[in-house]
Amino acid sequence: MNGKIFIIEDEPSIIQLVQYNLEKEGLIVSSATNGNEGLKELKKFKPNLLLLDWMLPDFSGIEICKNIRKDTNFKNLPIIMLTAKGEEEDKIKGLDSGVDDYLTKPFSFNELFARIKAVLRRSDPKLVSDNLEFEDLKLDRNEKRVFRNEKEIKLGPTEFRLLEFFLTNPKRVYSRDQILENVWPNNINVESRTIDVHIRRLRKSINLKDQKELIRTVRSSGYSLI
Amino acid sequence: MNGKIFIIEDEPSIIQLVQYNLEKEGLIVSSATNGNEGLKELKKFKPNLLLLDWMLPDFSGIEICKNIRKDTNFKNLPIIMLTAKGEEEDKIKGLDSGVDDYLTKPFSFNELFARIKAVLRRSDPKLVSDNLEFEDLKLDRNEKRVFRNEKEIKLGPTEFRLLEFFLTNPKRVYSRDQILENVWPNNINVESRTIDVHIRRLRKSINLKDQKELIRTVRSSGYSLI
DNA sequence: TTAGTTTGTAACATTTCTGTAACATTAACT
DNA sequence: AGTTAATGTTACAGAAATGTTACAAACTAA
Repeated sequence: MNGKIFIIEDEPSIIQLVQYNLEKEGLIVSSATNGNEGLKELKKFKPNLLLLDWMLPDFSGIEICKNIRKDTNFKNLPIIMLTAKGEEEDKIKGLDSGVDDYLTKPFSFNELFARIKAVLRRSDPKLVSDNLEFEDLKLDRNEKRVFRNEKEIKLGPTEFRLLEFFLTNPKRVYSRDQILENVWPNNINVESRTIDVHIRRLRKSINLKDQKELIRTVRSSGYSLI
Repeated sequence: MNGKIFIIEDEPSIIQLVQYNLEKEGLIVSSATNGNEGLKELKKFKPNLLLLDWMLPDFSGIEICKNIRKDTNFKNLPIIMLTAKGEEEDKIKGLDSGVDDYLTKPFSFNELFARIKAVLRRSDPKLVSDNLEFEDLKLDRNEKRVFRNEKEIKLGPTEFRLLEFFLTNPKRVYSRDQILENVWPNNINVESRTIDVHIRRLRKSINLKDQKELIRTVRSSGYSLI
């Protein structure tokens, strides 16, 4: 998982627990314990998602929510509202005010994480890194497997990383320099032509007989998925 | 999971989160927010395990701990101490005072749950009934036995822990570092190649003649069950 | 203690991967 | 068409990762 998450919540222990667990998942987390501070920090931090407590010392979550939506920069910022038990009837109001999802306290981290993933997947699919998919290609990062049309394809380590890299942003054209930086271990120097050879190998592996070519060559620019 | 768990902790939100998650796992949970109340309730509730905060409003966890040990009924009550960050040096004292394990805040619920299971497994194995299965493999944690196709397989201690670890998340690829961290006792340093040898031993043990290979090697990444 | 396990490591064997060079082909441009 | 630069393709030697075996030290149970 990638991305930045901002939390506005007045209970420090909740922040602590959530932050700890989210960071373990590779996310960047920042927080505030009241609405005023929160709105200020938000602009600096530029998160990909906001966790917002319903009841704050200064403002209610719904007020903050409306406030945020006024700012064009955050018009589409996904928000998950945290509500305490017994505020059930307010849920609808919450959703009306432009919240993407809500969660009732107490919640387990797994529940929260699942919601975050779901919301982020909608708003910014790149960030959710579980499995990568494109057309009939599927790449499972946990199991380190690749499938084309449900059929498993065996790839060498570099081929795997290469495909993984392309899949984070399919269709986008990457220069050889960019590929080098992102796919090869740091500070390793290889000839630029080496990439061509690996592309060739990857092509050979993923293009089973008479299937559509998946890697496009953009002459003098680089390669991309297509 | 069965059994009763008592929590003495002054932070209500922590109690709430822990209690919620433990109950989801089938445990019976009760709690107190200070030492006095806690000691009283304890006697009525008769838990199988106690979660004890290090810093309480009235007593320190260590005082409570000593107090409990005086009572013959609770002489052997397993205790897991919850300490805040930066109280590292106190850990030893904590263990001396008859605590079975400790956990530093903030912690993830999964960490806590793993500790609870580990401690309960020692003190009262009946309560922990989690056996692991995958394909035709069965691993009995209580009796420390492993079966393939109903036929028992004898494993050495490290082989057992290794297999146990893989079974918690079969199919997932684990790096040698992850394996090291999770299978070897803390702070023990062994060569990374040592893992390969243990994998080999495990393979030899669980792959009875001409049975399907169960451990997959993922070059440059690690191993997984398959 | 003693005999039998278990463990970590080193050493060697085997497999798989990687980078490069050399040559072939294609695309772009005049 | 001819020229040039970029990319495709192939083969191969060395590198790197993993498999395998043996052994001495540490540990256990009797």
